[in-house]
Amino acid sequence: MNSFTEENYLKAIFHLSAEDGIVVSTNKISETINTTAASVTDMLKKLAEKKLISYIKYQGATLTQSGRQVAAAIVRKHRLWEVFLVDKLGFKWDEVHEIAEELEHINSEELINRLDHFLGLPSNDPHGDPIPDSQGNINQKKLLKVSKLIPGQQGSISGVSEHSSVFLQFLEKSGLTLGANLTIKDVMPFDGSVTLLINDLKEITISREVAKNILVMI
Amino acid sequence: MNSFTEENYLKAIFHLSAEDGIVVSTNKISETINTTAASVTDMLKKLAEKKLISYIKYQGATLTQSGRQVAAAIVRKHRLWEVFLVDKLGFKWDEVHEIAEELEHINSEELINRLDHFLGLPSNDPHGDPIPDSQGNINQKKLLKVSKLIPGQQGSISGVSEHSSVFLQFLEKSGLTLGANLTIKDVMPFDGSVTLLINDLKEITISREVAKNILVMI
DNA sequence: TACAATTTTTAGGTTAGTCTAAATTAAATT
DNA sequence: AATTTAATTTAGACTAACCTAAAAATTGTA
Repeated sequence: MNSFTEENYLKAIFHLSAEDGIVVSTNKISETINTTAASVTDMLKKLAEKKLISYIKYQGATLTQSGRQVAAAIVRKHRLWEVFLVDKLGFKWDEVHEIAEELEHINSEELINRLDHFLGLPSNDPHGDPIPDSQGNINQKKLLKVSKLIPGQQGSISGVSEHSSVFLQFLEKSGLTLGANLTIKDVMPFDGSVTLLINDLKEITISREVAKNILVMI
Repeated sequence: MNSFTEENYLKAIFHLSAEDGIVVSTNKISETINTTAASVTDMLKKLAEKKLISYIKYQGATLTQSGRQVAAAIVRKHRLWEVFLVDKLGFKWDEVHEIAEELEHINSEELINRLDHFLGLPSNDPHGDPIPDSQGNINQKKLLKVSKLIPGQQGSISGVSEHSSVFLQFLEKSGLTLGANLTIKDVMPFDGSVTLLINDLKEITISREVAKNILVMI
């Protein structure tokens, strides 16, 4: 069994390598997990010892097969609990991340598989993220950041890559909810702000930073 | 916020003082929590420092008002989650204790209150134990141990004071489930075994040890 | 009441996870 | 290529929670 803390490191590496390539740097981990680089180094040694990551000094870490499986299981639990919180308990999508951060560490396969069925075997969480299956496989539909689109392109919001309450509340307020159809009208060369049309109805301008965290399917 | 470990100590003191009076001894705690007496002493000092218990050297500990409130909140969570596991996910009553031991440490009042409503504001958990309300008050219906009854007395099973899987499975197998009506037929003077009639149908003899852990309402 | 047995505490040590500050390595810049 | 800057690791120390062994206090018993 891995500790709560070890699980959080594995999860961080999992998320970072999905985004940024394969090898994950000490500093990136320390930022996402909110510790010092020194602490991360210690933990990377420990995880490498347990064969959950491969680690090369001064380079960084990558998940091994078994590490990736452990990480995927945690992500699976996180996302299933989020569905539970929203669908069954009536929480809003911006309220569930923190609670799921705790629930994801509950240890019982039986529990998670029963929960999965109880929820109707959902394939995505309330933010559009895919839920890994019990083997740890993720149904990888390729999503694009809105910041990568050019004027004229269309897409429907299928996910977000930032789960903070403030961000999600802003999206909600602006009508940028899961499933909304977007048409890119303009991209400011100066700062990358994007002007777009939501559901052929409402025009809105968002910063590049916001655009980077909205994911669409085209 | 109290640590996972602190919460477990408070819960242990809570359960022990409910059963055995008010002052709880170091050794009793070390038995229920499965640590050494030395470790318990350390923790008692710490909890006393935090004003969650009052502690007198060589005597023992009692919960303060605030300690009792914290403990009751944990028990509330434990029991609500057990209801969830049985009623919503279809677990059996002997399968839920372990999982609830983990779930009880999840920190969110909002979550628990929503869960409470989702479950229909239950007043008892699957073992018949009363669920404290959000203020920490317990609806104390007085339950009697079957071992205290004498021939001729009747009662209906309303709770158990032992939650291990083996014990609960034995009860299940013997027809001693929540709600069953018992009539005491005989009590062996030699070893305290109790012969009783279940629902006016089936006669069975149980050991004194078993009888002590079945609670009835008369 | 005195001694033995039991319970509890103290003393000192361990491990996991964290930190700061200093040293080392790698990357970037001139 | 040499040097500066940035990233990373090492060294040493801290805290929470635990342990064993020895000392102290309490309880039980003769």
